[in-house]
Amino acid sequence: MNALELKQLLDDNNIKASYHRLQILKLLERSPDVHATADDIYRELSSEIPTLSKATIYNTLSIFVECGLVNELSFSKGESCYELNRGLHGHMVCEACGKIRDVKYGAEKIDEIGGFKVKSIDVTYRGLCSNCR
Amino acid sequence: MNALELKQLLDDNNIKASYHRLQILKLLERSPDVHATADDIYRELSSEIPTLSKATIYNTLSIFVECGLVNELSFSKGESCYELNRGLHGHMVCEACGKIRDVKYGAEKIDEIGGFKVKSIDVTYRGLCSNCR
DNA sequence: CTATTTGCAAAGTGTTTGCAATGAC
DNA sequence: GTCATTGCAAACACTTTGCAAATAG
Repeated sequence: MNALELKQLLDDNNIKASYHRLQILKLLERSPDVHATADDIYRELSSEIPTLSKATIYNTLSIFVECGLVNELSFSKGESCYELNRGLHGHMVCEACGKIRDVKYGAEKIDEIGGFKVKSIDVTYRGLCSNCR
Repeated sequence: MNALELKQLLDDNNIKASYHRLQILKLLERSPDVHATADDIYRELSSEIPTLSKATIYNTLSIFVECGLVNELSFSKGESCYELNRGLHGHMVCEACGKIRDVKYGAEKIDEIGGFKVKSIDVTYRGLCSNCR
């Protein structure tokens, strides 16, 4: 996605497209397998934007999450990961190296479970990746 | 489960059965739908054990998690929940009231996904419970 | 007596908040 | 000039750590 398309994506979600927001979005959009923490984003972008502050990153991410553009994932108690919302899929988390990969998820659409209205489903597989096992 | 059975459970896992540990285990065992935070445990038990410290709770929980007796769940970025390990099941988390309920999980045994060795599966449904919808 | 468990307080880590400075239009 | 965005530092919440006191066997 080029810069104009990224801007369009923000416009479509009624988010004013500032430089910082575009850079953060671009980073998350770069590959389907980006699952970045706030600190990852900070370290990656602060070479280019030396004045970048963590507060801005958290603020931006919560705006993106709020409108459904980005998913927030809590795999471990410490910190959250963020990924561009690309529809229903699961995650494999390697317990050894921490690497996270997307997994296609056999799309059983579930709307309701005994009166509970299902809005989203997270499936997480924990184990060992092919490198670590 | 009575006190003796709870002690046996700790013995079986080579954990010395101190009073504090038994009380924490008892609380988690009380009902299948206990998903307690460290703070929940602290508030519930400190009336009975006024000197109880959070450090002891965290220490005890990590011993239980370590040996597989208890599962640690990170639904939200803030804090973890703990539940007695009762085998494969999913969770429904109500986005309005925060209530967590167990969900039977159609037991597709998955051992491996493209080279990734699967050791555990977490399935979380987020949405609205019957009270809140 | 020895080894383990516990409690306290301090430190650590990730996140949020308040507010002034900056920047866009 | 007005309004939204940003950066800083302080505040926060949850968890972990170090160490001495208490306890168990």
